[in-house]
Amino acid sequence: MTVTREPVVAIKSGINLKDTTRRAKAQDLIRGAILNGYFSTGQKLVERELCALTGASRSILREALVKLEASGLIERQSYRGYRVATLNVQKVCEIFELRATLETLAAELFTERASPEETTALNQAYSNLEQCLTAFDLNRTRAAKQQYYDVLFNGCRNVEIRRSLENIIDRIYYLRSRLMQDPDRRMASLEEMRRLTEALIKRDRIAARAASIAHLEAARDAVLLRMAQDEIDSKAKTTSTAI
Amino acid sequence: MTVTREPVVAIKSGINLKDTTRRAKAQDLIRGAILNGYFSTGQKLVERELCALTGASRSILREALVKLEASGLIERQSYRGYRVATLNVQKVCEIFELRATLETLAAELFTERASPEETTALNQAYSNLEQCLTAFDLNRTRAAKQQYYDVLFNGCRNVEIRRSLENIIDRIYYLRSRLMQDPDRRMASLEEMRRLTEALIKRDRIAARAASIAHLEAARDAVLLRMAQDEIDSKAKTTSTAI
DNA sequence: ATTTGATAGATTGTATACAAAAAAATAAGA
DNA sequence: TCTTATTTTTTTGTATACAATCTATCAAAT
Repeated sequence: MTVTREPVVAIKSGINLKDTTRRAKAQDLIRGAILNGYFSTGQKLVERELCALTGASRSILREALVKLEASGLIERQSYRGYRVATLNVQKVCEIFELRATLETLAAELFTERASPEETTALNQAYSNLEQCLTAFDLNRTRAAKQQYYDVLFNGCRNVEIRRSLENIIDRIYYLRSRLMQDPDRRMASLEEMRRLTEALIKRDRIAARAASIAHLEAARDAVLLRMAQDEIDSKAKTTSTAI
Repeated sequence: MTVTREPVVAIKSGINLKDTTRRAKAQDLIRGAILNGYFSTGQKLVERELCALTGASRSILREALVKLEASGLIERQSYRGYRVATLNVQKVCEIFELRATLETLAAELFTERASPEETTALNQAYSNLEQCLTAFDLNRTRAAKQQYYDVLFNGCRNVEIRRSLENIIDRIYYLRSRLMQDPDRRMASLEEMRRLTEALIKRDRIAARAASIAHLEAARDAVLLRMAQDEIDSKAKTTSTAI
């Protein structure tokens, strides 16, 4: 009679460390399923199916969906349920405009507020990232990048900036994971981050600002290029303009 | 004789469907109760009591709470429920730092992207705001301010900026409602916004940036001053350092 | 053939019941 | 009286049942 509910989709993305409730787990599972492409963009998310997938009951699941909606990863319509948010060129530009502003602000503040320990930690985080990237270890790269940004956002002494970014960060990850497939872009990205790190450690606000903006504009352009290519590739069969 | 039914199609495919669910109402009620001081900062929010207050069931209520948590107005601890978030000096500074960045970005973009109609709409919105303020009509003032910012954020052609601000806007309102009690601050604020509006209409990006930053720094300082006064006033009885 | 309307099925919105954890109250011991 | 262990109550976390709304299907009418 007792039926054990076990998640079908096994995807880990460690952000919720303290919250061990099923809601947090369901949220992470759905989030991961979207990010790694198990759900395609624009796809309808039926609650009952998500229940089966995550092992959670509907009440729990719905709370998780509300949270995901707040991060913009999914969109809701009254009595019509949720869909995975779609990303067109316009939206990508907007997201990068916002991201560039927030990350650049964080970088500038870091040069003025970070402790000496934090600058060395940043340097170590960069070295680690460099190793992961040159070793082609994409899984560890993701963790390393996370760690780098952790140091950065702690050093800027403003929790709200990170909070704000967290509400778009899922969509950024989504874009980034597709980008990191490209070796050329990986190496270019690394070089950009090297310049940023250098400026941050030297506490050169102007240079840090410039490096941050340059990095994010390059990333944006790479995403847009990739989107254009994807569209050309898929044009033979479908006419979808959004990823 | 084909009959055009384009309007119907346009309405049906439109995205803007007003959310009239009980969840949205409960969310608004609780939000309002916090903003107007019915719940004090740091106060524990017991779900059953909120159910009685809003008339919603617990499942609905909890979904509303998840949404409010995303905006930072309330905070959650596992198995310990929600509390109204507290605001100390540090937090206020962080919020204003973020708000200044986002609003200033919006203002700068407005000067480059807004349509002629939008600049005139902004002018009208300002005039309206001026009337409300000089007439001491605080309720209408709030709506007028909302309208002003609606025009601004539409004109900057970046939905994500507004989305991001919405996640801290409740706490901004909370601060603002306390500030607007002070007639001096009201008038100073109006003058700052006049300068901003002027710069926006002239599409002077530099001036708009300066006006936006000046406005927000003044607002921040007024909040901090008010907090310091409140603390002195309440020091006779308690030793709380947060509002 | 297209449109209209009604019906049935599926899906979301809502309410309630049960389980697990935390907080409060009580009892026992020094 | 104070501290601590135990129990009781309260509160949150979770599961499920019911109601309102939407969607798909199909028959009838123009």
